[in-house]
Amino acid sequence: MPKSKAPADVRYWLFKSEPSAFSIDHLAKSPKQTAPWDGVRNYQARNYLRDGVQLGDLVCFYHSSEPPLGIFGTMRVVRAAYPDFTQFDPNSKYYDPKSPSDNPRWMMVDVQLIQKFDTPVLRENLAEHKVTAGMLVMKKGSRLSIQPMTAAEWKAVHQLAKAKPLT
DNA sequence: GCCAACGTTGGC
DNA sequence: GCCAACGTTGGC
Repeated sequence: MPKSKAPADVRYWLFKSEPSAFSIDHLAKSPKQTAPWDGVRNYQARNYLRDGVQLGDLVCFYHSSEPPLGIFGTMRVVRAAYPDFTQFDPNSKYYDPKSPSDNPRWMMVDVQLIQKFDTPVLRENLAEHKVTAGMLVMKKGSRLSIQPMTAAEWKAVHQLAKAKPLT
């Protein structure tokens, strides 16, 4: 039996973050290169976190809003969905006073860095490649911060990054 | 900085 | 339940 999950069982995601708020370097400097993915405040993204994202799933780290835009590396889900504690913290910018403490509205997962790409896959690179050009993140007006992606897209991203898909 | 695309809110 | 108004996201 292989130690790692069979590829067919692994799901692939793309998580977006504005690097000024949380970048791949923030993750790399975190203890055990692991951090909670907090601050998701969109119901569809929340539903993906709660119902879709599983322990061991593989994730592309996408930097949004501030150039250079693109996928800067990969990470793994090391803890499945649990309540996002920032929703109950009045000092957090993610504080949500309407979220019931006995039925938390917002969830998060923990992620661990797998690799930071030596060659980041910039948005323009994604646009040039047949497979990655069709990714959800490339769609105009796509705001979803937690997005599913396919195994083919995962593979293509690694080709563009000239990196091996480590797991 | 602009603005199109979205998502949410709230009056009705 | 509809939909206009508003606020936010995010590429350019």
